Amino acid sequence: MTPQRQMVLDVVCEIGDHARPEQIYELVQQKSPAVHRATVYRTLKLLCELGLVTDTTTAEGHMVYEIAGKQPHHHLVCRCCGADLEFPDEDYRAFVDKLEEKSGFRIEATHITLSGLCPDCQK
Amino acid sequence: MTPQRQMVLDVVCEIGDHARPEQIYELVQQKSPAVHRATVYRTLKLLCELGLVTDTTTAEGHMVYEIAGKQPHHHLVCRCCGADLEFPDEDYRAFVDKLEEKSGFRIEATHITLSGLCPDCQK
DNA sequence: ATGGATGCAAAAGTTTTGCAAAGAA
DNA sequence: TTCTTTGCAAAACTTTTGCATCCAT
Repeated sequence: MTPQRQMVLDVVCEIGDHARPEQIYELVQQKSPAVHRATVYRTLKLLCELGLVTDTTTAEGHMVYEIAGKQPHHHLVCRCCGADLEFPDEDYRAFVDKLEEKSGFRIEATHITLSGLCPDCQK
Repeated sequence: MTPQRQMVLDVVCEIGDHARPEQIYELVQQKSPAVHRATVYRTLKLLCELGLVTDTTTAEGHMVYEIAGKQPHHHLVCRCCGADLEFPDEDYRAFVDKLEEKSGFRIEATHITLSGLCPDCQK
C-alpha cells in the first residue's frame, strides 16, 4: 500500500457517496499534485480487485466508486440536483432473488444506481 | 424521415436485442458505406427524442438502443457469453413502486439491464 | 432562398497501455 | 538484482460539435 494508493483510498472514503474518477483525481491532486491520472485509474481498478472499494455504473453510464464493506445498499440519484439517497438492500434483494429463481441467471449487479427526480425537484 | 434515418431505424429493429451504436454503425455501413458515424449517433439521439427507440445504459456503462413500443421489459445480460434474456416488467415495477413510495423519488429508470451469468456459463 | 440533413474533420471526455525511471525487497 | 509502482506520453474508444455542402421544399 503505497502513499498514492492510500491517498486514493482516503479520498474515496472522504467523498463517501459515489465518487467519480475525475472527482477522485481532483482531490488527490489537491493533496499531491504529482500523482498522475493514470495512477488513480490503475489504483481504483486495483482496489476493486482487492475488494476494498466497489464500482458501479450510474444510469448515465458513469463509473463510480465507493468504499466497500458497508452494508449492501443502492443509490437513488436525482438527475436534476444530484441528490444521492441510499436505500437498503432488502427490497432489491427480494426482487433479484425472485428474478434469479425464475431465470436461472446468477445476477452479479450487487450495487445499483437508479436515476430519477428527488421530491424537491419534482415540484 | 430520410433514407439514413430509416436505415438506422431498420437496423435497430433488425438487431432486436440491445443494439450498441458501433454495432448499428457497422450494419448501416454494410448497406450504405457513405453514411457517417456522426449521422448514426445524431439519428439515434433523434429517434430517442421522437420516442421511436429507447436507450438504456448497461451495467458495463455502454449505451444500448432498442425499438420502442414493446411491452415494458428489462434485460439480463450474461457477462460471459453475452446471452440476453428479457424479463417482464411486473416484478421490477413492484420493486420500483415500493421504492418510490418509501423514498419520495420519482424513478425514471424504466428500462434496466442487469449483468450476471447465464445458466450455461455458471457451469 | 430557406431550412434542415449530411459528411467531414476535428475536438472532447474518459480510460487504457507501453515504456522508462524510480523505489522497495 | 529483481519485481513492483509510478509518471509520462500517447493511444484507444466513444461521442459530440462546427462548418460547409447538399437536398428538398
